[in-house]
Amino acid sequence: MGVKIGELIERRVELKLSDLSGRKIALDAFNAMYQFLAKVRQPDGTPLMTSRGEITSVHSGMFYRTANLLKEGIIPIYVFDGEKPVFKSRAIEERARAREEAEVKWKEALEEGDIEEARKYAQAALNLTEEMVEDCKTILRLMGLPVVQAPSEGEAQAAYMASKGDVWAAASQDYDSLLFGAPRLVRNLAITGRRKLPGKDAYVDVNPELIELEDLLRSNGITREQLIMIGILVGTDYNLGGVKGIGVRRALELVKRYGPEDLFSKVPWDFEFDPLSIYEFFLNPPKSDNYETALSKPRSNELLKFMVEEHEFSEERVRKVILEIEEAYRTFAGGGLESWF
DNA sequence: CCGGTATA
DNA sequence: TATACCGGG
Repeated sequence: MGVKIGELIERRVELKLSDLSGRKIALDAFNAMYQFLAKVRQPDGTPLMTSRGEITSVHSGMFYRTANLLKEGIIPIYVFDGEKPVFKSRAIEERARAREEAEVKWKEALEEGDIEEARKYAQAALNLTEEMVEDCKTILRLMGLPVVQAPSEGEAQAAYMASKGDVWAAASQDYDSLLFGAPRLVRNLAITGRRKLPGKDAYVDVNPELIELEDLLRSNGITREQLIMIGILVGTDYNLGGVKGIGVRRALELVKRYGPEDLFSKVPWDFEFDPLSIYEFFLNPPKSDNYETALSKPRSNELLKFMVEEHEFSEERVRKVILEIEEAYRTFAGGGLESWF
């Protein structure tokens, strides 16, 4: 979901994947995994599964996309969520309830034979399991990539790594990393440039885009502190829906007139957690300096075994992708691209 | 989502 | 060469 500040962004620099070649990018791993779980499905919403009924949509997305990024010379550094912040509990409960409802409606739509409806609810019923998360970490390690464990929110950790310059940018579909202080955010970091419009039977071209924090702040005449306040007014993962009756327009005026204490005391607040503590969290979230961004080597045989024997991927396809991964390591790791190491 | 093949 | 369509697990 994420913070709803999209309207504030005037400049979105369209990128080609090759523009990112040779760069390290910190990816919000949970964001990516949820996307795979939602999108890697049959038309009626049934996910990819092994013969034992274990969902493999996430494995498929993680494996093929990551290989593609490597092929482009991009070094993906996946950052995994750690402990959930206490004030996320309400949002987590609400989403769990929404998922259960969606699951029921999915089954109903399937029985009625309404494929479009079924898919819609199937995508809302997704449930990322601990096992899927661990499997993704395994796939990445076997590809020779580092796995970064955030103490709390992955986006916060990714933003921190970008602000230190250990990676060039943070990548996510959500805008939260900007509030967490990422100087650069890359959205739509994927290969396929076409995306189905929800509901309609139409497609649009979607390319990777770059959003620069400095740009966003300057064009709106605000500081990061004020951006965080706007986020809290219009709604974040910690206060879904935001303050009633306040959209980005009014929020922008308000933050230019009041500091955080004044602002939050004037505004009707019906969430259980104090807005100031949410503000402090965005400003200075838990983060770790104890992480690795260096590549090791792909462990091709183990990777092949893991994908084919444990998750029933086609041996022919996996072998082909692994050859491409090895070639990427040879090409870029030896080819004078500093940032690979 | 991604890969591969059909189609033109 | 570009786009449509389908199967993957």
